[in-house]
Amino acid sequence: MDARAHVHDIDSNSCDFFPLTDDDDSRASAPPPPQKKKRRRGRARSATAVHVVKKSRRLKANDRERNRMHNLNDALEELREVLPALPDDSKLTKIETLRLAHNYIWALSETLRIADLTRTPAEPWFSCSSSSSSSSSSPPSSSSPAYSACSPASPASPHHDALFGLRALVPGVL
DNA sequence: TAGGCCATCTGGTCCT
DNA sequence: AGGACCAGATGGCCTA
Repeated sequence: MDARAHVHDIDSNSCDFFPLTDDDDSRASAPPPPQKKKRRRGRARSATAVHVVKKSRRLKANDRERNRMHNLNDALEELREVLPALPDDSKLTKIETLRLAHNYIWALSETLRIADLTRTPAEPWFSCSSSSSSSSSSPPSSSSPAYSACSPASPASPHHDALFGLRALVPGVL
């Protein structure tokens, strides 16, 4: 990651110090109306115990959620690595990564499809003529990708750089 | 300084 | 019951 991640790591570490207060608990939800102080009756101790248990569960859930998001980000990072590198070496944002991946897959599928069309029927070196071009394997439909206005109206050749379909994907980047 | 991006927390919902 | 997943809220950092 980058400096941002580092900063947020610090944040997450601070979380481990148990910074939550009762006020923090209601941070994301609608703050309850200021309530009068109620005298605790009986059961106060168990109420506290319940509170502790709840807080403990919450912290565990936070930890799981953090790990889940880290896993998601790791997967996203792996995806970035297999995508064509950007010329300016800038890091793709999450949404850009997903959209670029979408278009990249689409462009590769188109390349295969066009190559298959131009190949002589006598020499199918793999069985994509009947099945893969049918809807069974259903690559991204041959229409242009949803996230892009890119419509390769004039793909130069089957061997044309597969990136032709990507250029309009991340505006101003490719 | 505003806006974009991000990590984290949180409560709700669904699933096992 | 507990975990996974999700979406909203919040606050920090960075850049134009």
